[in-house]
Amino acid sequence: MESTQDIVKKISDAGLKITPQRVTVLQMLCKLKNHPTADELFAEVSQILPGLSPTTIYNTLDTFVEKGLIKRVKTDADVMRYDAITDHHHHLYCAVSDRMEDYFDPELDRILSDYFNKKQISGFSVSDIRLQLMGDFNENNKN
Amino acid sequence: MESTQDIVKKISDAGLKITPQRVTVLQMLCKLKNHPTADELFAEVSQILPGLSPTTIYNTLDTFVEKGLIKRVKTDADVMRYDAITDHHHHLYCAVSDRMEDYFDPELDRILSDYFNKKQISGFSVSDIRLQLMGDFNENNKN
DNA sequence: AAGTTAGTTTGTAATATTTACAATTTAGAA
DNA sequence: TTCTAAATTGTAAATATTACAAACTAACTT
Repeated sequence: MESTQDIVKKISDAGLKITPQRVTVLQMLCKLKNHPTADELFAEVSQILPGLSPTTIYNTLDTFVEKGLIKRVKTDADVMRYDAITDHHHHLYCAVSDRMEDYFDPELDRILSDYFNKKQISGFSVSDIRLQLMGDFNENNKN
Repeated sequence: MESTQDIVKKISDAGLKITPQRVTVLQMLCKLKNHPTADELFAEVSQILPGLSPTTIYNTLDTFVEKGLIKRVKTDADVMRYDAITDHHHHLYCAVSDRMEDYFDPELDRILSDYFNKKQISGFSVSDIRLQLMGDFNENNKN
């Protein structure tokens, strides 16, 4: 769990001013594990900060992405989603339920980076490897 | 290169009626290597079929995806893209130029499927493995 | 502590993308 | 050729996102 102080430090370290909007958005993004959309974040953060403008959500998310505090994620299904976890990880995704979860696998990461260190792709230099594992969540794993 | 007859057969085999719109859309999608958006396809196909409705593009693409003739692709940047290549492949993607290319690597596919055959993810059953290789296209590889 | 200013938020409006739906047309079977 | 289900069209609406100017505020300076 990230304390408010950690959140504040992150934003500050990125060279951004500390505002209630930014702190709350980042905190919410860390708390919600379901890769929320801008709209979902707007709904959640609005409860804490009434009068929040949707534009602020978009601005804030864009700024955070730019500074590397969060990541954009897209599925094949719908709108943009956001992810506060910037540690290297992959995604499990079920197209039927449109549900997405994080997947960490250092062993796999090692295999992949070894592989692409050996194998050069002509005309392209790889900086990041992202997997999307398509499939089904078994019914007994609803968060 | 896919002949018109191949295209027609594909559509027909999917249990769909043959229409100029469908044939032209699928043909264009096979021809364009840049994972076009619905909008780009509308522009291209309109030149061949004036009077085409944007709605038809969306309908047609949805139907094709449903029947497995094409795939949806999303990058972290913008709108939905479409891909006529349904053979198993991955994507090279540069966020700066928003350029995307296909990447085929059977050796890698073997490694990955071996890996996930051994390693079970609890609560999730994998049906497809998609990689997005982020990075930069070297300047001398513009199609 | 108050003043200053660049950076941030807000609200409105515009744009872009996608979907809904009813009317018209057409492919392909009978 | 006729018929019917399926496909296409066009309009309009819903949704997602961006532009932009005005108002506000964090945090630096004095």
